[in-house]
Amino acid sequence: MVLKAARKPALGGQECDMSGWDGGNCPVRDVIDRIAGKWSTLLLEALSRRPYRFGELRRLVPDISQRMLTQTLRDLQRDGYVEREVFPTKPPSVEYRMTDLGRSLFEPLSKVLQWAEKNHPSVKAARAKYDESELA
Amino acid sequence: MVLKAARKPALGGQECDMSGWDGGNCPVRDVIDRIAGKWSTLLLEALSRRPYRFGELRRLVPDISQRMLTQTLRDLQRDGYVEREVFPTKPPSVEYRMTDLGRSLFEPLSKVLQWAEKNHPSVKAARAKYDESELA
DNA sequence: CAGCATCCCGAGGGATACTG
DNA sequence: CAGTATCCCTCGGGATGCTG
Repeated sequence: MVLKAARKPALGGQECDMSGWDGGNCPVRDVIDRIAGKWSTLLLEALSRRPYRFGELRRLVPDISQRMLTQTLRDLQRDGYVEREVFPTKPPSVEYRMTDLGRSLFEPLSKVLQWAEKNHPSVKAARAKYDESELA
Repeated sequence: MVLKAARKPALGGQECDMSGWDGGNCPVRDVIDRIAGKWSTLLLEALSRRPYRFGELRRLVPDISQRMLTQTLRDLQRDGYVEREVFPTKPPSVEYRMTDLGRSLFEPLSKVLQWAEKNHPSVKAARAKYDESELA
């Protein structure tokens, strides 16, 4: 199997300093790199509201492939942010719910997302200004 | 030139819903994707302390290549988080300093980094538990 | 010193088809 | 319904060498 491999750092990743944040092997990026994935924040945001089933999440985030949905959910589960519960119905249904750890992460994380939403215009303006002055 | 292209979304990226966060083209990920780069947070953290020169940043983050240092700084500058000032000395020196926008971003962002540092043990524990139960 | 240019690789991730 | 299994390709990013 290939998909199963809930991505581990592959190798390396020993460095990182964070200039006084901590003393070794950068725990910060070890955590950040996971939630920095393309879909992680979207799913965390959704699951912060209420539990969802697999298919519901697909419909909520229409642009995600089921491959990435499965993989991202497994990664989030592996890091302890999300719990998976299987209901032995026929056909089976699976529910994903956020854990306490997930909530405690999402609290500061949501602040960043709100910042992004609010300040998007400023960022776009900065980009436009930069690009303009660059094509001189 | 190839490096110059301060990365624009390439194309696509039209989707995103954020389930009620906003109405289109996902401004959230447009912002997040940038600061989710491998080195962005490290550099923002450094520059949140004080301005630095290029070489100083290299020494602060020894594992970054100058290619990535240049590119990440340009991206951060383009999005308005960082200012670049060139001193016409010989040889030239360049100083990077965080802008007000950068600081306002780093405020919530630093909370997430602190969370990551603090809760790294919990995450590692969750991973160990998951991996153990998986190789059954 | 502070970059730019080139070559190159691997992981992240998309599309599609199949299954219990 | 909730996944697995493959194929495939883009692009983030490392290594190296050259310049004003």
